Amino acid sequence: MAPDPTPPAARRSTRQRAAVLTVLDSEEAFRSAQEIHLELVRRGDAVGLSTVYRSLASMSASAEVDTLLRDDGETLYRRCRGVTHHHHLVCRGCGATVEVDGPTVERWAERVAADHGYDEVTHTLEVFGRCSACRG
Amino acid sequence: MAPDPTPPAARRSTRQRAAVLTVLDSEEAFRSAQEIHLELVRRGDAVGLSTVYRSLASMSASAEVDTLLRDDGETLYRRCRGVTHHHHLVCRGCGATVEVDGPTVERWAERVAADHGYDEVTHTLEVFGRCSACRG
DNA sequence: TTCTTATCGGGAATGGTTGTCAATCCCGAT
DNA sequence: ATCGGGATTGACAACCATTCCCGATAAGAA
Ligand SMILES: [Zn+2]
Ligand SMILES: [Zn+2]
Ligand SMILES: [Zn+2]
Ligand SMILES: [Zn+2]
Repeated sequence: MAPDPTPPAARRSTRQRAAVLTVLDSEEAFRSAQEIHLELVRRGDAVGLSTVYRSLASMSASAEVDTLLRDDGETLYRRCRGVTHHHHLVCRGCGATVEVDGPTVERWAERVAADHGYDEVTHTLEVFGRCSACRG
Repeated sequence: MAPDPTPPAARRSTRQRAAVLTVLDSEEAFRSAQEIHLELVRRGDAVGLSTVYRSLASMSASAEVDTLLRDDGETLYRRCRGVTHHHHLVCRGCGATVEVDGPTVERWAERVAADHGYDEVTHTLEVFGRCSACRG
């Protein structure tokens, strides 16, 4: 077997990516790319908006961050603690998020898909509400 | 008690709204506003794009049509047969949609929210896959 | 250090969606 | 039948999140 012709696509570690990660780690709620970019500027550790988008996309692809589509279609990002598959209970007011899992739902989705002859199954499940703090 | 000062917000019936409904009724899959607008033009029963958006928004508000957010954030619309709350099994290839319901999930969402002190609970749940036709 | 090239950044481009507002049309009242 | 006012329409501009572009920069191997 010939040696791999393509050298391991070295993923360089940059100040920018680290800065984005730092903001994510200090954030409890789901945030938009624009909000994260603004926070970086506020901290005096500015990163180009394009780079913020690129970083988040890459982290999302490698499952380092979770994404969530808001009603208006804007994408929100969050660095979750749990490493396994889970879902979210999100406050519409402040964005406070609780990680939850529903083992029953996972199986349900698989079975429903199989029953109708669908494969390559994925699913989205999010719960929205108003947290006790926002109820005042 | 004085008579109602605001006359019943009469919802007028127009050719445009009817045309949009006709397209929706002849469509099996979830479609975007742009696709629906294009189909209207193709049928020679053109309706302004703004009006298409307005009609769909109003029908969505009155639960006459279901909406679905695609990964890229574009909103899709479908006129479902079932009148009660349900979810969707959608083919990523052709958009073929099956209406399904998961009574267990409904209760699970409510309980999870309550357990964490959230109220005014809503949830989104969609299953995506590849239908047998698209597997061909 | 030097070289290769992944990465960055800022500005332009994209594209779905909403806002604007004069012209038009529904529909109940006359 | 006709009138009048308010809902509705539609062409176009504005909006805004996201992506594209490409010359400049800097990480990392040699
Ligand atoms: Zn998560
Ligand atoms: Zn809250
Ligand atoms: Zn439906
Ligand atoms: Zn299909």
